[in-house]
Amino acid sequence: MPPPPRLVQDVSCCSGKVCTCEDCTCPSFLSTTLTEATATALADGFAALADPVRLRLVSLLATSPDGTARVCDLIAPLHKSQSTVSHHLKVLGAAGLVTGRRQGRLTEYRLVDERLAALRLALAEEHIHE
Amino acid sequence: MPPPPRLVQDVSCCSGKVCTCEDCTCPSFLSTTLTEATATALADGFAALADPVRLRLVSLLATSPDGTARVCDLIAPLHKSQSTVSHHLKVLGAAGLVTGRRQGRLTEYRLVDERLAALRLALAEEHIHE
DNA sequence: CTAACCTATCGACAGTTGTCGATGAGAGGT
DNA sequence: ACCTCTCATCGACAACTGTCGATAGGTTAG
Repeated sequence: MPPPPRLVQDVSCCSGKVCTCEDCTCPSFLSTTLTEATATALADGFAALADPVRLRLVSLLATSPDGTARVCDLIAPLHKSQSTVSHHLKVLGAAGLVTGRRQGRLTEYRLVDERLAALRLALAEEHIHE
Repeated sequence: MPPPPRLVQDVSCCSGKVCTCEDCTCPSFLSTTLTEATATALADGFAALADPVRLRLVSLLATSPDGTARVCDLIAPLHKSQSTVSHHLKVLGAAGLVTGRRQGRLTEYRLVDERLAALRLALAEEHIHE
């Protein structure tokens, strides 16, 4: 005899958001089940953090005195080639976690705090709207 | 003329922890730079969340009435094969995010809240020790 | 014991990713 | 103009990952 099926909600028709306010970008997936689309968007964010080098990149940016850093200053601490560092910054940029601004022949990168906060909020059990 | 090098700390000799208490498992990498080892450990956690299917798995577990779910109940909502669901649960388990307990011929999975909280804390700007 | 059932593992395969050296593209200094 | 410096992109390659069907391992019902 097969076991009685349990009620696990099908998420295909769920908004995936806790807040219903129109521009809420920080759904907590711990209190409401996720849409496939929302899950993919969130997964992209976590994927950007799923690499030690990128994590240390974020860390270096966060602890930099003025919150910025240039590519040439990040190569030595990371012990990676210039093209690799550039690549990781591009990945972080595509995920919206950093932005780069050309300053002469240098490029200054800076963290996007809101994006990081959004990912943190997604991991929060209770959704607290800021 | 090369630009004056900026002080970006080398992290190779840093503990990577904000708290110095011995069993602190929740370093925030936004206030202290990460060791390579700590970065790798954290990256493994985020890698487990870097997939839409696993994110929805976590979501389903979190929103389940009693906090648990069995594999057979997760197949339909995820629209994935049984082996795929099993695989993802294994990945989440390896990352310490879920635990499975054999109940007869079924296996009941449950979230590990502390692990999820640790990842969230790592994303916090200020490390608040609980 | 046997059949039905649930879950884990295996093998395979396509797709993605991290890494590097080489090259290209701008921007300044001389 | 030319050279130098910084950064982005390209091409290549090995390693990893998500997915499935098939199979194996346990467990319960009859």
